[in-house]
Amino acid sequence: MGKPSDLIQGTLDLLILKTISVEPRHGWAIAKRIQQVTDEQLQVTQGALYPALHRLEQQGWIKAQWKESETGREAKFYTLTRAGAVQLRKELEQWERLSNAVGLVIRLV
Amino acid sequence: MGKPSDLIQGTLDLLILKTISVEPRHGWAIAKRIQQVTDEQLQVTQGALYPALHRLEQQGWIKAQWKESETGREAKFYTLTRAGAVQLRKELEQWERLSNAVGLVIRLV
DNA sequence: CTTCGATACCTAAACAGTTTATACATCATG
DNA sequence: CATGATGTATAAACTGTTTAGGTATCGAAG
Repeated sequence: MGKPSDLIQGTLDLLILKTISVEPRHGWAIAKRIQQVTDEQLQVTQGALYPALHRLEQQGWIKAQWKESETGREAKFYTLTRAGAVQLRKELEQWERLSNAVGLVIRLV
Repeated sequence: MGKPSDLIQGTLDLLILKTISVEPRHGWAIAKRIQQVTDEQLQVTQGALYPALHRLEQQGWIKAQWKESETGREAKFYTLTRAGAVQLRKELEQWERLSNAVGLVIRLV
């Protein structure tokens, strides 16, 4: 029945960039953090997460590094690059612009 | 270069339903209205518009009827059905929920 | 009288980003 | 020694968009 629709298409990059802008995190932790902050309202599935991380890395917006995680295991920690910070600003601005526009339609039609 | 990204993926159905909930409109007018209300920030291309209208009609959320437009030509006017009104409420709620969740990530990470 | 821009409909191929399903490995707990 | 949590990853299918075409009518301009 219906689709829970866990994400708004195209916002995942923004969510990831923003999440690691605070401090480097590994993929699993990024997903957990997003779910936690949104009180489980956004679900980041692995099938969306990892391709997104690779995409962002290829664009040069994030950088990976294997390190020991909180639990003592090896995990890939991602850091925001300088270009990534620029991109984050762009995506934030774009999100504000477009989501406000949707709000306009909802309110004034 | 780059993508202006005229729409947030998945919001078009909501935008259409909301737009015709005020009064029946034809496809062309729906697109124009959305662009006008958002000060051209949302662009509804025809390649997205018409498939969306047909999708919504198939779902039984909107109903088409040929009538004379403001310019004196025949145009397909779409009306919201009762099921469409229910769907609109659902989509509005979902949008609020998910866009707020994105806001949470942006603000608190 | 013909061309051009606006109005109005439509579709199809390509593309992007999901979902869903699957796989694998380690570690802690029962 | 099985199960659940942690952690990474990929592939097929699906959805919805962009991009690029196509048709037709009308009014205005040249």
